[in-house]
Amino acid sequence: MSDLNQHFPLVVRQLRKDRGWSQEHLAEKADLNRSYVGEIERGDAIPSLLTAEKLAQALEINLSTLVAQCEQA
Amino acid sequence: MSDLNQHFPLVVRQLRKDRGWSQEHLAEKADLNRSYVGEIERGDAIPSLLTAEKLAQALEINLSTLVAQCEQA
DNA sequence: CTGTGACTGTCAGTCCGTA
DNA sequence: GTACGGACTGACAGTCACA
Repeated sequence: MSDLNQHFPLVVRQLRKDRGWSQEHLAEKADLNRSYVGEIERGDAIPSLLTAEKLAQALEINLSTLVAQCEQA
Repeated sequence: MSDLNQHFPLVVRQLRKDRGWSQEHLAEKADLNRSYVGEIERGDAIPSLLTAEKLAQALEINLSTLVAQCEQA
């Protein structure tokens, strides 16, 4: 079982870095708190499906694409 | 887009029905509470990413596949 | 008698404001 | 970028009602 929860933080951080964004910029685009984005990227917090979708939208990809990247990581 | 949360309950219920399972049987396979599965299918509860993955595993599909179905619904 | 909806109360964890 | 404290909610156990 590819542990999605382990990969999710890493993939989010990776995609954010690819775009050259700060946590703050991502947080603003996702309509989330900037400290919470930090917790997610560190794996300290597991987001709800709603929050995960906000992050995907902010990263300008489908949530299914984001999840798929976690699965094949 | 924004209505993944609207489709998610319906897709889960659909897939469960396709397999001819009761909420209780799905709950057992997903290691979740029966009444909570009911709440999710009614849209009364929004699952976390972890819970969504448990449901996907119980339904014997990838979470990315499950999410993709919600997006194209 | 099985499957589901609905409503409590409880607790861990998410989420945010502030530093 | 992280750390901390409080508010909010995901998740569960238990129960009753309805088909």
